[in-house]
Amino acid sequence: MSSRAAAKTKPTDQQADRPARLLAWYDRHRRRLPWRAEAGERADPYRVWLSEIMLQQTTVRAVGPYFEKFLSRWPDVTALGRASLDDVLRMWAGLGYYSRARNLHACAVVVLNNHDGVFPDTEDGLRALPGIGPYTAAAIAAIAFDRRTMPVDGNIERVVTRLYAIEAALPQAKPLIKEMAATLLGPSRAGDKNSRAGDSAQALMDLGATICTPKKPACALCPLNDDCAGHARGDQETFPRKAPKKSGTLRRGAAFVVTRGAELLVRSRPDKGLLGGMTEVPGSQWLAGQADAAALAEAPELKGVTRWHRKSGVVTHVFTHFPLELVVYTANVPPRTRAPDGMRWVPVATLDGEAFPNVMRKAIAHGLDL
DNA sequence: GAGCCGTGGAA
DNA sequence: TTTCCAAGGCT
Repeated sequence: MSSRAAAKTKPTDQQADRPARLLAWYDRHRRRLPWRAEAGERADPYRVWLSEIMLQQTTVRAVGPYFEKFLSRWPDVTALGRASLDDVLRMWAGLGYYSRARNLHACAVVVLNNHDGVFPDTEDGLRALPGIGPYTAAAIAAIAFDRRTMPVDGNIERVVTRLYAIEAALPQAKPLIKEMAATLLGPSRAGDKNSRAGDSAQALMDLGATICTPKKPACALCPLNDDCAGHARGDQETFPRKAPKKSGTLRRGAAFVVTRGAELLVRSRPDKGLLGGMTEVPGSQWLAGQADAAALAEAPELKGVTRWHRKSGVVTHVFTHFPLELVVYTANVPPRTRAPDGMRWVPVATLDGEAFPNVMRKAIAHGLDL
């Protein structure tokens, strides 16, 4: 009898077997990652938390060096809780989604001050912390504390919607996906714990990252291929279904790269919103439908600046919800020229250590011909 | 619920 | 070149 026929006659057995097949696959093919414990060992909650925050909407490759830098400088949550937000933002610069860095620091402070430096070991307790939403709470609870819960990230959404050929589109399908994902947890043993829930979750993530990929999934290598509804239909790549998204309107603005010898004029952005708390060079507003030259009216007022030099070309950058074009104006002012209110001079030699988002690094490089 | 919030790599 | 998207959370 073929496995296909078996699946038809005994679908219940086939599905009941999935958690075990998934874990067997994981034991053979799991990825070795810096924040992961060795097989059978309990993971360090601090490392799990730090990695989960960094991995939100960010690739494993991009996170690697940042994770090592943070762990080396702040080995535990107590050390991180005692660090300054500015130091954390500087260390985070370049990784994107900067509210994560602010919430990371805020979370460490709460754990240090309100939880004696020990992470809560329940999903609800974790969920209450800054920067920890439904996914991250479930992931930490399962991976670090072996709570029997299945986090649902982009990988698991993809695997599950293919496995069950779920037609409903995201984000409406999330509750259904969560429900179906939980069927891939192994049976509970000893109540809430010792179910290998963390391994089940990481198995699904690894499967999504290495086999059940967004494009051209390697179904032949998948431990669940013989009862995957998407694979049986042949349209597995079309899952998950999602509503089309709209691209933003182009915005334009100006950046002012002002040097005083070997120093650069900078300021800090407001704490919240786009690039919140990060460092920038002075600039105009970024507006849709604005002509390049109009932004010059918003140049900082500096004694000694008789005229601005407009660099040829534009700096382009694409944010999640809009593309941006910046024109760059430069000026060099005499020694001891005062920085305008709210601005400061920093040595060009130490720019790498500043909390510049990438768009600012581009603008500065353009202005300084780096 | 839908919009906001970065960056870099792959196709 | 353009598009997609990668271990989401906040408002």
